[in-house]
Amino acid sequence: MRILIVEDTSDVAEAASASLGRAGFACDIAPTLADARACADITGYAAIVLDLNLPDGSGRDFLRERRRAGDRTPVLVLTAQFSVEDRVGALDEGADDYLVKPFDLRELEARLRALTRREAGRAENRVTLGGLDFDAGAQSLRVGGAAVTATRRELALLNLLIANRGRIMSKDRLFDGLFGFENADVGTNTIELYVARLRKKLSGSGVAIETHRGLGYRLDLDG
Amino acid sequence: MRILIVEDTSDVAEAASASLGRAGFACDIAPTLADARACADITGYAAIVLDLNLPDGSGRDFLRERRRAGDRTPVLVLTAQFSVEDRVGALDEGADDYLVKPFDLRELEARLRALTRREAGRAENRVTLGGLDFDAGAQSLRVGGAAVTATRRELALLNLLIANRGRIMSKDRLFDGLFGFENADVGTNTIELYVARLRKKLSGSGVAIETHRGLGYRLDLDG
DNA sequence: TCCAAGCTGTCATCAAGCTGTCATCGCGCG
DNA sequence: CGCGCGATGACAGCTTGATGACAGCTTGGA
Repeated sequence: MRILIVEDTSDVAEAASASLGRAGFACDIAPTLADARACADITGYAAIVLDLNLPDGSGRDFLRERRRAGDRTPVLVLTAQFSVEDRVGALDEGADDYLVKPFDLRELEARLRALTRREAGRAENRVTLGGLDFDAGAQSLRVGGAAVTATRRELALLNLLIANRGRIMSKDRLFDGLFGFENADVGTNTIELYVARLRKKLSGSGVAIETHRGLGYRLDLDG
Repeated sequence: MRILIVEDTSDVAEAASASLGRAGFACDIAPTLADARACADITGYAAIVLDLNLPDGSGRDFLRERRRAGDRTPVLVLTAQFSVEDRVGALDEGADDYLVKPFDLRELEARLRALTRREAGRAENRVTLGGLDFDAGAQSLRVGGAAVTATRRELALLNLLIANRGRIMSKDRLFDGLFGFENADVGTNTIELYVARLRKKLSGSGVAIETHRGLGYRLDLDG
C-alpha cells in the first residue's frame, strides 16, 4: 500500500513516514502542492495524507482538483485549525477523513488502515481465507491456527495480494505498492523473491499465489 | 438514506435525529444494544451512528458482532473518552469513523455524508458476453463460470476483439494492436495462430470468432 | 558503544512455459 | 479442378520466473 504524504514540515512528514513504514505502508513525501501534483500524476496511491497549510497554496485546492478530475483516492486531511467550518468544508470537498494537529501517530496509522481497507471492500482488518488468518492491524499471520512470523515486506505483499484477491496483479503494481520513490532502484526480481518467501510460509494454508507468466501473480484459494 | 442511531441519552439522540432529518437522512433511534440488534436485523442502513457507552453493554461488542457476521454497513462511533487506545481499537475493530463527544451536529452530518457517499461508484471494466466473462482489469477470463487461464497475447487479442465486437477486424489491425514496432518482423501467420488458440479456449462459451476470408475476423455471439 | 541477529536486496543458475516459425492439411472460391 | 488463404500440430529458442547463497544494513539489546 503506497501512501502520499503532502506536508511541508519535514519533522512531521519524516515521523509519519517512518511510523507508517513500520506498519507496512510505502510512503512518498511531497513538501509542496507542486510536488504533490507531480507525484499524483506519476503513480497511484492507496491513500493521501494532506496538510491544508502549504507554502504554495491550500491543500483544499489540490483536493478539489483531484476530485474534479475524477480521482477518488481516499484523502485524509491534516489541519491545525479548530474551526468546525474548515473541517466540514474539507469533508464536503471530498476528503474522507481528517486529523487535528498535533496527532498521535498510532491514530494516523489506524485511520489509514480504515481508509485503505474500505477501498478493498473490507470492513475489518482481519481476514480469514481458508486456513489463513491475517490481521493487518496487528500485523499478525496464522496458518492453520499456528502463528507464523513474517517480515514487514512479506506482510505488505500479503496485504496487497489479499486486498486484490482473485485479481492478477502485475509485478509493476506490486512493486509500486511495496516501494516508494526512494527505493525506485530496487530490482524487480525482489518481487519474485518475496513471493517465493511468502509461498513458503503459506504452504498448507489452503491459499496459493499463482504465477501468470508475463502477467503477474494472483492470490486465491487453493485447488 | 436510512441511518440507525444507537445512543441511550435521548437528548443527544433526538437532536441528532432532527438535524440529520433536515439534511435528508431518515433516522431510527435505538437506546440499547438489544434495540440496535433488533433494528439491524429487520432492515438495512446506509450507516450506523454508535455510542460506545450503553446500558446493556459496550458498543464495541455490537460492532464486532456485525463485522463478524459480514455486515459492512459504515459505522461512525461516538465516544466520550479521550484515550487514543479506545479510538484506535474501535477503528481496528471495523469502525469507519468516530467523533468525540460533545460534537457539533453539522460535523456529524458532514461525516455521514462522507461515509455514505463512498458506497457509490465502483468502476469495473468487466464484460459479460454469453457464457464468457472477461475482466480486463483483473486479466481474468471465465467460460461458463469456470476460470480459464490465458497468456498475455491471448488476452490482448481477446481484448481487441471484444472492444470491437460485431465489427470485422483486419489482420493488419489486430497485428498492430498486438505487436509494437520492435516486433514488426513477426509473420502475420501469428495472428491466425492466436485466433486458433483463443478459439480452443472459448469453445462452449457461446461466443465465436468468425473468419471472413480476405477481410479479417469478427467476434460475436454464437449462432 | 558495540555486538549479534535477522531482514533486505543482488547475483547466478536452473527450470518452465510462452512465442513464433515451419510444414502440412483443409477448405472456399473462382 | 486448381489456387490461395486460413487452420493447426509440432518444435526449438528464448524470455520469464524460481530459488539458493551471500553481503550489507538495520535494529534491538547488553
